[in-house]
Amino acid sequence: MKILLIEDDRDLSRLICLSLNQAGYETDACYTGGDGLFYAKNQIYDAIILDRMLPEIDGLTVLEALRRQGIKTPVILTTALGSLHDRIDGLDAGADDYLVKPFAIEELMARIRAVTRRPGNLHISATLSAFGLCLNPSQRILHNGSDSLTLSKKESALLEYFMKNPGQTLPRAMILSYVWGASSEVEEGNLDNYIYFLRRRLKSIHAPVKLTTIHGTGYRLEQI
Amino acid sequence: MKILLIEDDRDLSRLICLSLNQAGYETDACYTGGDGLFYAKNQIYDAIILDRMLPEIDGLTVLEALRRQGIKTPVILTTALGSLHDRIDGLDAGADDYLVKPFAIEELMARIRAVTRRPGNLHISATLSAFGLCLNPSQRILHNGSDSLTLSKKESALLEYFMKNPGQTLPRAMILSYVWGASSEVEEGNLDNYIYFLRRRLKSIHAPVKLTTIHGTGYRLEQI
DNA sequence: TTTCTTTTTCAAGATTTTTTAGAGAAATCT
DNA sequence: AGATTTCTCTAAAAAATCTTGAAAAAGAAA
Repeated sequence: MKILLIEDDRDLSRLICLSLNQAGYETDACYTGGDGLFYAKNQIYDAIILDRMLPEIDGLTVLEALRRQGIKTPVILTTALGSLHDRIDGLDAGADDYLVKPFAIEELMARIRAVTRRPGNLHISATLSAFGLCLNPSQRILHNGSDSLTLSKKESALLEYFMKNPGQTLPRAMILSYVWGASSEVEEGNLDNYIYFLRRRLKSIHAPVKLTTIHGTGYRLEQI
Repeated sequence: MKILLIEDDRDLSRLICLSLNQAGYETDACYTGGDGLFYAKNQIYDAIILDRMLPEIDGLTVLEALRRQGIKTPVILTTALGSLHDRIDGLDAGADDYLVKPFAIEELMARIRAVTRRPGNLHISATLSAFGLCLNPSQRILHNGSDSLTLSKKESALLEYFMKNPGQTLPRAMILSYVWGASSEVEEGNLDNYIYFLRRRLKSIHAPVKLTTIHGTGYRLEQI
């Protein structure tokens, strides 16, 4: 298990690191929002502990940037700000949990356990495959035995969700929240559009699958 | 989105229910651990709000029982006990979040949003079966060994009611209220229509069942 | 900057689902 | 039997939801 700690208070950081290591986690620590963003983008973590008040880029901005880029790693926000609206803002920005300083290290540990326990955070193996179709989400290359092509970010995220749940009916709201983020405000119709794009792509490489419309509910990836 | 609220303080329960409904969630409320466990096992929820101190069975026991049975619905534990070790115990028992009373309803709402946001909580395959027929109401897929097809929403809701009560005579009024809601104003004839649709569907996959008319009363699902 | 790609918005037309309506068949009642 | 009520099945209007394509906006690359 690997944790990213973004905390500018060096003493606190050292203390948390120690506890994490003792509990058997591998830990990367950094001290600024910029560094944190860099690490989070370039490595896979099981959880991120993010201080809200950071030099350079503030914690909430880091969080929003991560979520916008489709990085769904669980984030525990820590902060000295404890007002109700700070907490609500933090959670709505995409945090999984919110801990007000000063906190007990043990509680942080328990919350990390809770947050990493959740299903659906399984690390993406390099490539996803379903129905004889292969997708590499990080390079966004889709291939099918003979043919292959490169998808755009959104196309790839969308197909990724379908390939993680092959044969399942995925409700529109879930798809939207997976691809565009829970609190995004894109028009519903954008999804239909990307379904259309993806269908064209799939057809162009003669993929042996189809996206079936479940009228009034969502879509489903099926073998032809 | 459907939420289960297990809280024995009736006033608080009513208040939370109100807020949830206002926010567009469907809510089931119950007041004892036993009832809660029953609901949680027999229906699919997007999140459960669970009070820790309950009559009969205590909240933590309910939570542990659920997790032991493989039910992974996100649980937010609420409680008057705020000590560090209470919180840690709660999280380690399988709670996704822990909220100490008194809390602001808005914070509860934010935490519900946070907890239901994570995809991978797709509640899959709660299938109904009767007379060798299988229906997955959330995916609306009906199958019968070899053949299968996707039903429309109303068709599925109707068949769902029959399959939950196989062999029982269901009065027209009950069916109407189950499928269209108690206070709906659809024409009676609509039901006859959907019975016809459903019969056609069942025939098309050679389902080994029939919908028998109980003249002047209602219908009944029977094995052929 | 300009150019190209990706993402988003918009809207007309197509499709599916839901609802309403009604003629004839079947059952029930007097 | 005849009258009445209740159901089946067909048709078609109304409503909801999708598809397709085009074009604007935003972002990335040259």
